[in-house]
Amino acid sequence: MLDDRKLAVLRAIIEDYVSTTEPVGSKSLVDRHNLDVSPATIRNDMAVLEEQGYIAQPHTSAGRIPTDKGYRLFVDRLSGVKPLSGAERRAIETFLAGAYDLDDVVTRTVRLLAQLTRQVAVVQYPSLRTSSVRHIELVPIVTGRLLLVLITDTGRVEQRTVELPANIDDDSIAHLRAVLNASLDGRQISEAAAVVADLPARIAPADRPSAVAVLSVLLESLVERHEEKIVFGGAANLAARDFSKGLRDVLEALEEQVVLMRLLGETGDPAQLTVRIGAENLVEGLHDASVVSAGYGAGEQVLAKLAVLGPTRMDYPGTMGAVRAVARYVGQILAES
Amino acid sequence: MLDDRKLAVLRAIIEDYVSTTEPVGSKSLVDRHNLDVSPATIRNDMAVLEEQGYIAQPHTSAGRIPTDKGYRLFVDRLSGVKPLSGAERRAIETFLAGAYDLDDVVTRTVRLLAQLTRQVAVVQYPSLRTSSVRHIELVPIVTGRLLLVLITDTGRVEQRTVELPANIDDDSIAHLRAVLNASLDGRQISEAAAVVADLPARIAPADRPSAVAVLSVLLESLVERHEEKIVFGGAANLAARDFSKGLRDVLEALEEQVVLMRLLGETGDPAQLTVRIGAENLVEGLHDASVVSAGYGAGEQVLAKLAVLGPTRMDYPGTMGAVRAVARYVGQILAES
DNA sequence: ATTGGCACTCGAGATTACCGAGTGCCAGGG
DNA sequence: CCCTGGCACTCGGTAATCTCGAGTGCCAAT
Repeated sequence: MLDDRKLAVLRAIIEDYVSTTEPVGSKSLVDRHNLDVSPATIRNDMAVLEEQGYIAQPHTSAGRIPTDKGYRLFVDRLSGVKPLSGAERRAIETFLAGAYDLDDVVTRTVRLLAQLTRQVAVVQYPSLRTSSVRHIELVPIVTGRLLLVLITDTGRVEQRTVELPANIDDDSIAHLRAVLNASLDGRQISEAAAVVADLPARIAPADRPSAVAVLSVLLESLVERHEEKIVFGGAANLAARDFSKGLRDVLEALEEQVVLMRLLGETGDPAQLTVRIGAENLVEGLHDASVVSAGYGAGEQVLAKLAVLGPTRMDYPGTMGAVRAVARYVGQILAES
Repeated sequence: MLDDRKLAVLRAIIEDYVSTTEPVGSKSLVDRHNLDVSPATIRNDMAVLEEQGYIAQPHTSAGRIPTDKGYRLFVDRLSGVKPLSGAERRAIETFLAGAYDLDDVVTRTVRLLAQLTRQVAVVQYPSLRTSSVRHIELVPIVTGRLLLVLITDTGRVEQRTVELPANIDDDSIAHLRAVLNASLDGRQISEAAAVVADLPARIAPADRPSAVAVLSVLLESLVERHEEKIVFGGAANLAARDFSKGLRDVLEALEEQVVLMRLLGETGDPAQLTVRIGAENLVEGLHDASVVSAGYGAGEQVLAKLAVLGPTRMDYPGTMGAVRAVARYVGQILAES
């Protein structure tokens, strides 16, 4: 159906269009790439490619631009992942190695990705599910309110205030703390719910409501809210490469946590480098955008995802290379710390 | 020098220009505001205002637009702070009251301000200086690395990993923890440095380097880095009201922490509502922008600043009202929690 | 299947013309 | 002395028109 030359033509069109932003015609194609045929031949090929929906003409007498379908074919079959240069890899390493804490790692990752790809970067905070509990601290703040602090073996600290349904004296708090630590210390957070189910029974009846409150915060709020935390950066890059009119919409979308969640959620196998092109993105207002995403984590486990968002006309091989490399390095950093 | 009517004319010009974005001429001024004089008279007034530098003509045969100096006069003498509507106040209150923790408070504040003013909001994390130490926790993570957790009386939790220069056994860690807590519990963080100066002397010589490492992280890194943390939101609002060409620059500036620091740092008396107009902003690339900022904190103390950034052509009274109101409410929330 | 030739299309950019809001200035009137 | 109506002038923005050339599709020839 599509012989080698037609595929080569498609690739050439995409490469030229990505680098020039302008519809590409048969003549210039022949010049720039050394296809050993005449423009007329290319025109015939183009006609076929257009008929099959891989490219399109903005206007009757203009060159061709790739369609979403064309990019899809390109990504799936015509291009690989472009490895980063040594200099880039070293830059990533040193930049990420200097991070102080988790917040800092995430912040730096966002910047790094944005800078590397000159596009918008999106990074989700790593899940706590697979961490283990190292220590739980309960600190009374004012009457009826406790501060719950969870320290994990990966050196992460999460805190939340708990509104208590009933007053509870310091001794009871100490008891609750002791029981919590005894039960949970060393356990994976993902198994915490099961382990802790019978815990209220081991607490004095009067304090049970408070214990339940603490537990619910610990289980739901703490672990889950964390995964919802997603940051982005590189918005300035949007302004440069003009998202024609959509800029406003894109920025708005990016500022909605929910949208970011969906954006990362939609991607398929998290262990894999995933590319969603144009309308494949179900998020409203991002139909002109492509998203290259990957999971990252310490070791094998995927703890969260990160992505780069740009116009459908983006340098896919390069972006994919950057995303993959950054995901790996972040994983390393997390595994070490 | 400038009689009442000329001031009224300036005010009218600013109001019209802010709402229409178009140079305003003598005729339309007379129509829209019921000045009981003829356009010719207004023209004379305008000529004077222009000579004095309060307004300018983009082109010879166009209306007038306010200059930075004009806005300055307007803010200083012609306008007050517009109080928010009851509905707005209630919205602020309920929105902020739902916050889970400090991160959440800050995030919500940014959104709130951005939404309220339809501009870009900038919020600095509150300083820890005036908080007191409630508890210090040291958690070994891997050999040679400790996690330092600081819990304050305001229910804030800060953590950081510490690289240890020498190995240290668990007993020594426990000792160090005990000494730290004994010395610092209940003390203000700002006085921590003094209190803790002689502390290494009370530690076994072999462990002193480690103790020093922990202390330096506690004092410098922990407290100070926190103040550097500044977030912004509402970038989408930039795209709507077009910052003519500067959009790119503005976005770039906003993504630089350093720039944000300067932006907030420049403002004068932190307890006061401050307005910096156009070129008064020393930050490169923000010469077309105005910044309305205020300090906020729990009770009297100013813990940090927040600001709104928009085009010089902004609704000053409204923006100032929003900034003041939000600063107050955030202060309340922080005082309560 | 490929190629050179050719007539045709049509958007982008330049050129021109026009319109009207806005100005400055001046002479007359309260 | 300040205000006003009148008047000639300016000039940016919009619309209308023109030109140019890259690009196309088709066809006959190789």
